[in-house]
Amino acid sequence: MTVNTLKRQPLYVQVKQLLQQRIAGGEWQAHDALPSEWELADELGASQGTVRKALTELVDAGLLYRQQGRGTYAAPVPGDWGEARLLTPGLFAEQPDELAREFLGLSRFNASEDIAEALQLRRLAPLLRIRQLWRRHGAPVALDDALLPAEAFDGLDARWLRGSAGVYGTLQQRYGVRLHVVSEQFRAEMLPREEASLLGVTGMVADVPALCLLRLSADMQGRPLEWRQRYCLTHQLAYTVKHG
Amino acid sequence: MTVNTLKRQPLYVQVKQLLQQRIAGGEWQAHDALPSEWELADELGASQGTVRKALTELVDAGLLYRQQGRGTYAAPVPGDWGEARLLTPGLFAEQPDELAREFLGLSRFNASEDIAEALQLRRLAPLLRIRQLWRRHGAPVALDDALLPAEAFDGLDARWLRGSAGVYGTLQQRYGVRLHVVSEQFRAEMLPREEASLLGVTGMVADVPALCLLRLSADMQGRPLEWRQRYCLTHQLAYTVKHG
DNA sequence: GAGTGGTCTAGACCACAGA
DNA sequence: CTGTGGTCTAGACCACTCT
Repeated sequence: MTVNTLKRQPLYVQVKQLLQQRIAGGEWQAHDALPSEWELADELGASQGTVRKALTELVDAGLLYRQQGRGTYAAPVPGDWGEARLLTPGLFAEQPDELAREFLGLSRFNASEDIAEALQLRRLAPLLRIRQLWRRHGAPVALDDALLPAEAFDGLDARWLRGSAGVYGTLQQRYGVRLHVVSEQFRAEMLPREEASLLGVTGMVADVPALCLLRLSADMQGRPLEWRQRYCLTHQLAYTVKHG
Repeated sequence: MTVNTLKRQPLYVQVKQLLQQRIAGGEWQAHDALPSEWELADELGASQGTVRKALTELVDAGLLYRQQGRGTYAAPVPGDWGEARLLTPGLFAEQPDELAREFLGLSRFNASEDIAEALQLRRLAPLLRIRQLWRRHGAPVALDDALLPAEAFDGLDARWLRGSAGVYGTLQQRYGVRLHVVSEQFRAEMLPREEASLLGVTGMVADVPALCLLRLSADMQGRPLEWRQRYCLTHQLAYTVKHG
């Protein structure tokens, strides 16, 4: 086994980690075919069964997908909504409308105590804030703040965020970092003033309740790298999560 | 292979299904040890590796858990909150307080169109409604309506629901049915009058926003068997979901 | 030391996709 | 037909738990 560098990890875990790095490094773009299980086994000095187990875990993690008789392929980077969708309340089987993303701005500020703790940073550590607006049929339905540790994503350019596939896509493409959701919190709140104006909920209308989402995401090594806060208008739509 | 009854299913799937039935049937109570992989392999006429694969999937599904060097055990039935917890907003690592369950009542009515469709029933099919209140430190924090197809759970007795481990525990115990969450929807709503009074949100206080949860659950064969509607007071707590 | 789950291999055969 | 992923077996060794 050419791989084994004396780490006391099972071989299939080492294979998995190695492939993870190569995927994150951009060796295979979305829908590119990986080498066959036998080729990988040969190349990495493991048996086909061991490679298979590693690939299976990467498929389960959403990094790859398989097609019987054809091969194993790199999965596209998930969008900022992940598995969640906005659907009509009560209709679980509905086909979701795609949401249009609008990049509002990139700013910097310092972490509050909560956020610093969640992201395992020191107090007042510098953060990047990426603000995005989501529209459905032209009407604003959600507002999003992604907070990232500034040091981990030095040089992040606002221009990258305008046309791209969202925050997760940009981070994967520019920094080789693939995020996955660790935990989500849901609350009902009265929509704050600033968010209300950005979402186009104006003046006359009585106060509006909004779904407030907090999300903590981490890279594949488990380091927390994103705190996201999202306000959703849910008087007509419901935030829908499908389970495994 | 004594198992193979000409179904064109992989052997490990057959083993999995067979074990699933035996678990649901109550052959092993929570934390009972299953026979070893070798014993099961022998008994079922498959190899240890095949049994292992079936067990792994059942562990992933939450029906079993393993302890290295000790054995494989039946997992306890999940409570009505599943993987979700009520935590302080922003604190993802917090240890949750246990919630006290209070059974409010069992009633019957007929399915609305939405619910009938979701549960794959005809319009106006008879339903059982199980209403429960959840308290934290004595204060009401959530109100719960579980809607079940009356025909599937004929004879369900309100007394079973008073002392037990909740709806899912009762269904497992009395009907050998194990439910898992298929999909959840979240919305922010102003708390309706009836629910407000049951949650002890009274008079003077201005209208309160509440987190409204819709959940669809199914048995292990994928038949949808529960529609749950839950109102959570989230001015102090957040509905928290950890992801795999 | 005996018994359990955890990893790994080598080889076999099947089912499916595509030239 | 070849090449791919999907299943299955038999046997080996390791790591852990308990007596």
